[in-house]
Amino acid sequence: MAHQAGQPTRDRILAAAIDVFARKGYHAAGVEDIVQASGTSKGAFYHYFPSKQSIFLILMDDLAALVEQGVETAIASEHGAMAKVEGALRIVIETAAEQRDLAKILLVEAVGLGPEFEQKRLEIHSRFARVIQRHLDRAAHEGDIPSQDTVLVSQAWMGALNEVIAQWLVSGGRPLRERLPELRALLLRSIGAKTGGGR
Amino acid sequence: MAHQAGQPTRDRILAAAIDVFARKGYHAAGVEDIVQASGTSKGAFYHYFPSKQSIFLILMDDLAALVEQGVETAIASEHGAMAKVEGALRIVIETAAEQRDLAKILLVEAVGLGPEFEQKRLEIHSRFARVIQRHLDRAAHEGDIPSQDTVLVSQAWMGALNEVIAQWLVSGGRPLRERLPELRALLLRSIGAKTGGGR
DNA sequence: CCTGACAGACCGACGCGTCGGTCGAATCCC
DNA sequence: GGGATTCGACCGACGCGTCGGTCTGTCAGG
Repeated sequence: MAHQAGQPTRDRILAAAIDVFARKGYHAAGVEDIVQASGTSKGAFYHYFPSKQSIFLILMDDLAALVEQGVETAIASEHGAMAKVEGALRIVIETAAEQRDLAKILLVEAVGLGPEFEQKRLEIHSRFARVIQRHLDRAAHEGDIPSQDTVLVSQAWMGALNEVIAQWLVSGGRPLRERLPELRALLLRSIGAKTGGGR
Repeated sequence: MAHQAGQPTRDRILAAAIDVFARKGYHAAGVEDIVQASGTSKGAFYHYFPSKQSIFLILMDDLAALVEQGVETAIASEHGAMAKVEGALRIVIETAAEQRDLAKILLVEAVGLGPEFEQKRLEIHSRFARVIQRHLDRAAHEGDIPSQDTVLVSQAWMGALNEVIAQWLVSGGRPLRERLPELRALLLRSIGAKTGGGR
């Protein structure tokens, strides 16, 4: 048998890497761990990826793109800048809740790994921040919120989201979704949006 | 000569460790680096500290205590819950700006290092969060802000602060202090405080 | 002379990456 | 058609650098 579960080897390695990195973190995870988890071999690993570092970078890109895509499609079906902002918020929370591994890697394990990784992390962060920023600017233009430093706002929002999600990842606690309404209210208040009575 | 610069060896090692960890991060920093930077030896290092891990943990504790103490004294001289909150905010920002190494270690390098470190990090985070929370609760009780989930708020605030500071640490940009007013406005708005015209 | 602070050579484990090898499938030659 | 040959995906034992930690030695001071 060439492949198990019909998945090509490369994908199996990638999937295993997500699991292992999420569980043990970048440094504690050995290539050997990934190899074992994927049921392949060291040879296969280095056949598809030039290094441990590169597979992690690829993973960060892929996972970020996945979330980004989810956000974009969710946003597309909403009308009005503020509605789009709220939609994006919802998707981010939901995605994090459903795919903890993904969130763990992007928000926790990818931090403080040195310049190469930090660069990628900042790149991803600013991609997201720019989406938020764009719609905030639009909302300001439409008069839904006062005009303000949207760069700072998107940074602060990313940080707040990050922390709440990370805390939930580590300590567990109530389902993340239940915190959405209050978190949303908090964030919207922070930009001076008239909280539209909820629902 | 027993000591250089009059500082006892243990302190020299500690100081060097701060510098090295801040520059290279936990994993990239070798014990050898710290030894060299401190002008001491491996023997001295292991004479005072049982392991690399332990010195990092000690550092986290010390640095956190330093900030905490600064916050507490600053808070003591303010009257009224909201004033105390604003004071704490100011001190945190100023301390981060003045001691980048400290901030880098606490906010960036200490993330994702495994369970032992994560535990310490959470402990520190919740120490700070509890200070914020306590005064927010008091402010709510005094009627300055509506009552709300202050646990969530303090988490979100920590995250927002963290991100803004971390971003500044890495990418530089305008002095951190200049961002205080807007950041403060943002955070206060988020809890529904009437922004009291500042200063 | 003894203790404890310190020096620095050394050790051993660990983990990334390599490299010669296997094996099945596709292609070629008769 | 079928044996020979090529090719690339894949295997896994090993090499070798790195790095935390140890251990013996030295020396100053009491």
